[in-house]
Amino acid sequence: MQGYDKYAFEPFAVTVDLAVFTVRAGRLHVLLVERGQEPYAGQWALPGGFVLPDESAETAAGRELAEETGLADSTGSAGLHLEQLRTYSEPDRDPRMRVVSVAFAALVPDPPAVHAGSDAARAEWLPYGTPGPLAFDHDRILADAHDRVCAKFEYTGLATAFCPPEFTLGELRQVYETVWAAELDPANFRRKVLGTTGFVEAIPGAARLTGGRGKPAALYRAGPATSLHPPLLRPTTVSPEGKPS
Amino acid sequence: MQGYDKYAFEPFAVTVDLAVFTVRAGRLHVLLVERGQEPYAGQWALPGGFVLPDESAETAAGRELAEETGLADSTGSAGLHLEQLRTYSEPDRDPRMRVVSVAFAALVPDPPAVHAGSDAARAEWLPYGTPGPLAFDHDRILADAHDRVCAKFEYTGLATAFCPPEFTLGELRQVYETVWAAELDPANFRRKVLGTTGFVEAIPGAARLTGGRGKPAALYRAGPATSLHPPLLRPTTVSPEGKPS
DNA sequence: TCAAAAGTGTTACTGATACACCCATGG
DNA sequence: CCATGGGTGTATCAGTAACACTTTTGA
Repeated sequence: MQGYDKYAFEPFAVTVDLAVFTVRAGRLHVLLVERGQEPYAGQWALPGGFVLPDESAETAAGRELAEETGLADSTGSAGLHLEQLRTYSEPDRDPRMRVVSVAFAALVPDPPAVHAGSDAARAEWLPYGTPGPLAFDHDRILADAHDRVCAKFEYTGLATAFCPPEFTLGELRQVYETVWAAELDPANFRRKVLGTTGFVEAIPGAARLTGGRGKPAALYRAGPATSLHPPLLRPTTVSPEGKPS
Repeated sequence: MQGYDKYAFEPFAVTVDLAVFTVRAGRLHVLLVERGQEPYAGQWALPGGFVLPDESAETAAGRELAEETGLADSTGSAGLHLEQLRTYSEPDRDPRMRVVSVAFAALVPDPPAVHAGSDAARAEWLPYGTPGPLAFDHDRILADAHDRVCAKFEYTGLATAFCPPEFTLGELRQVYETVWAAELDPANFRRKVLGTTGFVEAIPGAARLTGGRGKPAALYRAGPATSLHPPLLRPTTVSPEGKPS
């Protein structure tokens, strides 16, 4: 940071790219946009855009998320999560010019109708893993985002960001099962969640029929806890030689 | 990422900032440089510099680290760790111009003599937490880096990056105790480390006197494991309401 | 012979897993 | 009355914490 020279640096474009996840019909979905022009015309890409002169990357990401989904920003408010992932800066990641992209992961509850964004050609929720190769280095960004979300499910209450304001423990469990692609014991899951203070809060008298069959389930709200002690570990997915981050 | 217009974006300067840690004499130290000019002239700052036109942020960080410490780059080679932290992009973080900085955390073994860098006014290892407020938002970057390193010590074999190529378990334990600012039971520490396959590898016949007193200790090398199962948890530092990341 | 640090053993406790079992509802 | 999912109880097991104990060195 010594010796600033206004002309010593190459001008970079700085963008944000968003990996926006939701759980719909028991499957993990990602919000993607179809590119209308070269390069990668016709291919799917992550939504994103330029960081404006008076914005931080976080502000730009919140704005883009709102434009694409119609959801309010709010990095902390009711069910909605936006988190910086990392920055991708390989010199050749965009063939046209030097673009440094700050990637974000976002988690939203199910049914935000795809609100055709201001500049988006076509935006759609697609099941995670289904579309072929994405544009640019977006396959890698998406994979990194997925890893991060999976990992954070273990030691944070992040899963509630995928749920509506009021949810049953069965619904919360299905979110975990969907994201982790694993089966969890309902009894033990219940105990762990309820045994962690601040993870969820019971809604006194309420109960919800769970789609016909079965006993009506009690309703819960997301609690104030951000980190879970002890963590909620996923079953056998843990490899003794897995990568750390 | 739709509608690129070469002139629609504000030119940003992109820099890297490095939080370089080492453990020396039982204390955690950080490499800092003294600023020679305004703003923040005379204050300490994190080392860093511009990302050059043909570099990724990772390459630039490795180059800066080598310039400041004289150590080779090598994100994976023997004892030396360089990892992207996150990106800081508040519009007013540098009063002169728009600068987006990609921050990195680096861990190096003890005695790299401070190699006065090409542009560094004065670089010094200072105990973590001692210097007053740093320039720019570097206090926050340094705190974020420290949090990250502490957390990664729990579930990765990262601590060996602070050790020389051959080390005793007592030395490795002191690294943990220094970084966590906590005391660990030598017996249990030993069992956990040796019980985790791939964390450390015994060097057959070797032993080292541990500075006079005590039984000579067996020597070990860093093993190939990057993630630890089960994790090595720090004692009572865990707060039930701590922040996640 | 004493202090210090390495290294071994043992016990008590906590949390996870697995599974059996009861409850309430719709078909 | 049966299938389905909510909810409770409980035995077993693995991993941790705490601490007693032996070994080997320098002073």
